Amino acid sequence: MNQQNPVRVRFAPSPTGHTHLGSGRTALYNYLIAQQTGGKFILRIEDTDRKRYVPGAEKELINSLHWLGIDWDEGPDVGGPSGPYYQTQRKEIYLEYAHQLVESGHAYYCFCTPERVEQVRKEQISRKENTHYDGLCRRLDPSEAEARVANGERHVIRFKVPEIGSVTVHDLLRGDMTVDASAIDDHVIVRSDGLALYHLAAMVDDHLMGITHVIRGDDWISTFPLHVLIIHAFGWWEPQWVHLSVFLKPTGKGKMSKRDTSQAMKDGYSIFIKDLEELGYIPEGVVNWMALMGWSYDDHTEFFTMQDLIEIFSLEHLNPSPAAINFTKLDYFNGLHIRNLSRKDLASRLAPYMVNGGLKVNEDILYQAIPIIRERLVTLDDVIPVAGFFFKENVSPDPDRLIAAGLTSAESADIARKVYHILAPLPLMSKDLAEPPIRNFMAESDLKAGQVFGLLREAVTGQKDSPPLFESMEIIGKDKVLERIQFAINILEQM
RNA sequence: GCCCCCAUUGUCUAGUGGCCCAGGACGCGGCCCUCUCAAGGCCGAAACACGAGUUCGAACCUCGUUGGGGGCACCA
Repeated sequence: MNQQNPVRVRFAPSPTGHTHLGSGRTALYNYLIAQQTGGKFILRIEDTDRKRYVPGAEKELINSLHWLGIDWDEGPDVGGPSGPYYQTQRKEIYLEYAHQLVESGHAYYCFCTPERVEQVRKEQISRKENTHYDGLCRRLDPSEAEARVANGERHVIRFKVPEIGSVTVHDLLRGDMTVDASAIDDHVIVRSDGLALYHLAAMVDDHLMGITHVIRGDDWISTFPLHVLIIHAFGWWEPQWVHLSVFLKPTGKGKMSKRDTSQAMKDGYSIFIKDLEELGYIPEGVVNWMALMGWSYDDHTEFFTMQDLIEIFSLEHLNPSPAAINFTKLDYFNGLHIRNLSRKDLASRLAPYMVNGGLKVNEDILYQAIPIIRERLVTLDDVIPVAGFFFKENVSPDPDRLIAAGLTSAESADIARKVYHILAPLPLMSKDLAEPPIRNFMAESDLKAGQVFGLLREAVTGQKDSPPLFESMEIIGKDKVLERIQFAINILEQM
């Protein structure tokens, strides 16, 4: 069942590092459900942690999302009715709501120093108890606390979790979860510098921004009950909650570590969206692949465009268990989508990779070559090894591979000369004109296809493997083909 | 240590008590096609973590065990 009513959803990353697969997928699902229901997708920057702030991270995030084809209706760069969309610019709002909680008895000022809190924690650990704030300031007389605040004493604001009872939260994927209130800490919601923490800020923002569905990472599941308690303390309606599972390393054993990340890079893969583009992946392939990690449609359909996904995506088919990243499947989807691109589109996407690879782009040749190189490309930068010979002035064949199987260099030179004389008189180097006489020659001389074609391929492309020979020669053109064969003859004769 | 989440082939998954001695996909092996390499087609090996229950009947429900993951911050 797809969502019927327009949703208001949000993607709320913190600019603390590179944008990775997990974030991309969370953003994607939010975007899909918004598009599908005709709702709104909001981008909100959760930059309340200045210590971990990474300059440039936000820019990268926006680029990565756009590259994937994900756009938002409201956000820092596009504005919108419920801005600002940076949490650091909403400091006063959070403070106001925090004071509201203090007044209603749902929060309290705490004057404990970080050192004391740490000390309490150490003692609890040594006694093998749960670590939690011991509630010293919770028992303070409110008017006394107010006086100390008025006096300028350094303080934080803590949320007052009920002492008894339990809280039941509901996640769309996992159903009800019930937690003892005693297991929830009196979490700090406003720092001593006056800036709110995520737990307060996100709940306030989601409420103010009219968020109907919170689709976020599974790492929030442990503080989920706290969040619900905060919402209840305000007397607000809860949104629908969906906690997406995390991605595991390719073996399925554990999360991606720094080491796994650099190992992936060595293998030509990456968990960072920005790298994927450099590595020659196309957004269509990445999106298709990403969507299918943790979500499925039915028993037999796997090829999806963004438009397909908007139509068929549904929260109900999300999988709560963590998924291992399968890069070889990304290769598969990327190839699939490359083959799905139009000739012109593919050509224009290939060009920049050719330039990067040091090739001079000839648009005409590139366009002609597309049909025979298309199914040989897994990533866009494969164009260099697969089709580089089309664009080079001359190639450097491997002398050893020039020698036809089972023959001597002199015999091979002889074959090359004969082929040259067959091709030279041709009005043009087309497959239809060139192939039949070469095949005749092979039959008459009792040579195998592998022998002649292998030699020719090496001579003309300088490669062991290549797209179909005659089609390739047709694109290279008669002059260049003959030139390259002559060059090969020279090599063979000197051996 | 405590709390929470998760558990079908190597991996992504279908499966919501009989349709399942488990279906699809990637990867892997083989064959076909073929001038090489791909792409494509066909075939194959490969899984319900374990143990108790409930039931006429369990991959599916319950409990326990084990394994994996996340959290226990004035991080998000």
